[in-house]
Amino acid sequence: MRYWLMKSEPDDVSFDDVLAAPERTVSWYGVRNYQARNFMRDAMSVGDGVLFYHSSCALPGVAGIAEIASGPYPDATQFDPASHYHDPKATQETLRWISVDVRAVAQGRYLPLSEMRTVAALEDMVLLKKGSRLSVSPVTQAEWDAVVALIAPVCGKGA
DNA sequence: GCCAACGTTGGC
DNA sequence: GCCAACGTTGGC
Repeated sequence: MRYWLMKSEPDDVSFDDVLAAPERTVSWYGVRNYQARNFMRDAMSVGDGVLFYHSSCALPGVAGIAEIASGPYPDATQFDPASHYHDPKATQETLRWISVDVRAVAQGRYLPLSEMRTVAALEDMVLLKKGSRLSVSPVTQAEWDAVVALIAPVCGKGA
């Protein structure tokens, strides 16, 4: 059991979108960074906790608690010439990119990035490191506990 | 829109 | 394998 932070642009897929999806589950597509991919492919397990983070928006921050709901499988957008995420170098035999399913578990108050920066227990988070751009990053148990305490999720597990 | 930081590409 | 150029990320 591990914990992760995963970034999504809410204009693309917001936490509310995941809550509204069938089974509260979406496919996490479009990761095009090898380090992030390797976390998804090699280190994630079904049931791992996910901090669902909104990036590239007016108020970036943690929007909810989710969990990993599948093992890795090929990201179909890499083969789709019409997709923004098309990768001409990916073939069925030598695929580069993978997806996992992510299921929404609980929602508390919105925790803005600006507030996270003021919390001592979070000061070593990968997310907060200068220049960090990883869209999928590991979260420690202590960081997870601190975030869950701050947002006080109201339903499901997540704690 | 700006810009710092980072990752990837490709010539050599 | 080096490294300059380029593209992308993402907060502000």
